[in-house]
Amino acid sequence: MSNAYFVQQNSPESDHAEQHTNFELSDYFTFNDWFEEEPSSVIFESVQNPVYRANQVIESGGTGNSLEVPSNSDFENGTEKKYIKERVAFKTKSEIEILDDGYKWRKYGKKVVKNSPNPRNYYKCSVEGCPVKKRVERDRDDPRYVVTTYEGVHNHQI
DNA sequence: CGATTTTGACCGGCGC
DNA sequence: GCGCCGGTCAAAATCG
Repeated sequence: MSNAYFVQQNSPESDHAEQHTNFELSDYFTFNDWFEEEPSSVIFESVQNPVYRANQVIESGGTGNSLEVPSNSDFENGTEKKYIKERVAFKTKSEIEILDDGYKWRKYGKKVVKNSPNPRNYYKCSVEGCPVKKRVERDRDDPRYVVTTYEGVHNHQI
């Protein structure tokens, strides 16, 4: 299974937001092999404050919230390690790639990857003990976009 | 002066 | 094995 692209237009926050969230999450968990394939991601395209929404998605996924969240006990036959982490990727139309999402990040790596002229940057949440990482890179064939991939669930508040 | 960035080294998985 | 590839480490530099 390859990537799925969700295009979010310039919709206002309010009533579209919830519907949109449900749509995101249900499709998000439709991918059975979502964790196994690379790139494993659901990509949202948004023009406004998408990173903040990304964190909302991750956190509601972690707390259940009427979703089928894959828990570790669901995958106990040797493959559980692949299911521990959660990933969400956002494709953002932005000139800037350092978007403030309310968390503090420490950069720990940079890599140029094959098939892309643009480097990929690696960040880790700087809160002690928090396992969340993210990577930020420009879209390969549409440099107006920035792809931000979150991995893990924050174990603390903002 | 502590925290963060930079950047090449290092490392592990995988295909050949 | 070996080398490529993506991810991480860590020491030095830089920042605030």
